[in-house]
Amino acid sequence: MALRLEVHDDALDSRAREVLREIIMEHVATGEAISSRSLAKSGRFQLSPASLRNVMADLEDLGYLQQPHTSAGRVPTDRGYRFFINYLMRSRILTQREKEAIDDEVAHGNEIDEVLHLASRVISRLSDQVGVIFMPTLLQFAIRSMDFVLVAENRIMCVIVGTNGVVVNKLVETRLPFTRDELEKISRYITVEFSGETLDGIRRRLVRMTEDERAQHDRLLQKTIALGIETVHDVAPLEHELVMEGATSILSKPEFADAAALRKTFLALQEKEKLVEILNSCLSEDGLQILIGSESDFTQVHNFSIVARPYGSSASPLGIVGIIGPMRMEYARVAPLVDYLGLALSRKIQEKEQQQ
Amino acid sequence: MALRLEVHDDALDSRAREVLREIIMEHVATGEAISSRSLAKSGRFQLSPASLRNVMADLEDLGYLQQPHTSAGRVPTDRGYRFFINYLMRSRILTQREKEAIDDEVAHGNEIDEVLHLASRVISRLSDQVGVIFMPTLLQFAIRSMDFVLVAENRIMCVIVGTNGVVVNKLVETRLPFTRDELEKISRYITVEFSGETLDGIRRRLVRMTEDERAQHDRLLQKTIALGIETVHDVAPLEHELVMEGATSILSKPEFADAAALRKTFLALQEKEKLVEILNSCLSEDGLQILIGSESDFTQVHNFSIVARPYGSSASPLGIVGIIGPMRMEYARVAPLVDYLGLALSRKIQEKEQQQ
DNA sequence: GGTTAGCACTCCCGACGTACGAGTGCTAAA
DNA sequence: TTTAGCACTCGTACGTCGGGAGTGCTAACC
Repeated sequence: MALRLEVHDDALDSRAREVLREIIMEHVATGEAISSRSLAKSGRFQLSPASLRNVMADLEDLGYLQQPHTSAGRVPTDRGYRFFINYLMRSRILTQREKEAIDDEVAHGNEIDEVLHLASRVISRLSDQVGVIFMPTLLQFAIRSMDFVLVAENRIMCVIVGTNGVVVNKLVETRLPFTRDELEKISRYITVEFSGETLDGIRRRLVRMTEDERAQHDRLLQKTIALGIETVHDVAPLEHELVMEGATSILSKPEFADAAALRKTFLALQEKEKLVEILNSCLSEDGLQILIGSESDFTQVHNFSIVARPYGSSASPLGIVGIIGPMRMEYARVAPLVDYLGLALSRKIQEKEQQQ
Repeated sequence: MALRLEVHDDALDSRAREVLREIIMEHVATGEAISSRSLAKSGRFQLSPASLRNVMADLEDLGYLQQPHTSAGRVPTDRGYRFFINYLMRSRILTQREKEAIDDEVAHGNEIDEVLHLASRVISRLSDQVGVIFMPTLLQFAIRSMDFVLVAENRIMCVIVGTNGVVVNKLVETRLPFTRDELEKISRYITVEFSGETLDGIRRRLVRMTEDERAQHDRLLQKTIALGIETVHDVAPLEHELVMEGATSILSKPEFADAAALRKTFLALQEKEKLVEILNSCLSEDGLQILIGSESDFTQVHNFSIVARPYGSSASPLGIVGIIGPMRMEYARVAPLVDYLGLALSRKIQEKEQQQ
């Protein structure tokens, strides 16, 4: 689990807080190190550069700022951003356009798969970061129906519908040949018999049924069990899906101006296991979560932040939606975007559940 | 259509040809400009640097070589590569390992979709370039069956199987509600009635049937027609699929050492329409095709080559498989890889057709 | 006539020194 | 407590310079 840097509200007087906020906002906007002089010129403080330097030196002692090198303004640290987010940030209110863009995109998709892709794309576009959507294993969720369609004698397309509206298709190669008639009967039987159970539960019951007395004599039941087990076995590996869009958006960010940084970044984004692990850990808490730089041990290069939020019902979250970007990002703008998208997705999914 | 640079065999004596070959092979191996001196030192010619310079100057006059600047060695031009590929290249014979890697990967997949992804990945890995696989519209191919599965009252999962083994799933939102029974009947009817026709043909016949006298009275037939039309309408936009893997492999290539080149490249790879257009044009000819640099007008930056080949039966190719990489690549190694993968895919697909 | 040694010429590239600007920390005065 | 002044540190841009790599050309050589 990511370790949140502990920062305390009380160590700073209100002037220092304002200075920190101003530095962070300015740095986020420009990407440059902020000097005492430029702060003074901003006019937001009635202080000379020298006084501001004193404040800044204090902030540096507390670990909220740092200097890239001796004579180059100051830049926020992880701790600095953390403090900013916890105590100083004023989230921007979304514009009507942004809300509409998200709503439209979410409303547009049919299959859950499509919705997730669209959502990932829209959040990437609006935030200008890499959009990530994560959907964990289907194994834990109850199914509503399970249908089998003949593709060839021993190749069966299986369509599983979860109670949460997720639809999964999987082509299964079977040892035994099946006919269209058989498949229809099997589909009905399995759907009636197992509706409401989880895949895992189904598998266990099927295995138990192998020993059932009836199964010894009923040929169709035998085939049903065989097909059921093969299917669940095949579907189970589709444990999770990670949708990532807009990786090219980081190309234009100044922190990745040199080729080495770009290279590292792309390779890091490639490492999906790590990312899955981190996102998974976000599932346990609800509400918006912001992981800053080294807080999540994503990549060797620690300058990444993740803004994420679970979606689905709060009782049983379905997955995670969020963005990944450089530590220097407009949290005040990105956070409400991610939050709103999460809400929209949750709503969409609840609609689906009720529809059925 | 890409314009192949015309190059002639007869303009060069055998010594010049050997020099050109050596320069290209050396340049491909090292990425550096080749000087007369290093050529002489290679020992492959019993000539002094001065003599080699004369030959190289001739090759430059003919447009096969060029100098990046006055006092750097020489580098092949598009024409140079073209000549090399047409007349000088000796394709490497694949190792057993490479063949096995390809065969394994292709044998491994079930659904055509999965196979294409695996194929794209394996060719990317083996060639260390960006793997591309293109599958054109389904509209032109005959279907074998069309089944409908109930997801919710008015959300139907449609499973279409093509005679070529392609399986397409599409969730359709219908205006009318359907029951499981109805869908079974409709599936049977449509499969029996329309098997062997193309989607486009089916659509036209369905539209004509709307006016059919029987359709006025038979309620189920009405619903069948409505569902059929909605489905075909929804599936048609899935015109083609472009699978691309291994974009990160270009990260390590020296020609993309600077950030600007990387940026351009990624953005170029993003432009899928262009790529689809180019690949589409490859469909008309069969056998391996190599497009060098400016021959295909892919991207503003002309230093890309495409090595591609249709797959499927030669009478009716199903799609294109290939790789994209910098102009400087080991054609002698990549070409047979792509060719072999194309063969393997074609074989796999023919197997599937016969299986059914 | 082809081949080669020699030489002048061009150009790239890295090293070096310098000047400059930006920013800081500290001290002392207001 | 604030601020002006000043010395100090770095990073960067720039210009110069020499070395190295490679070429083209010419003239001599086989």
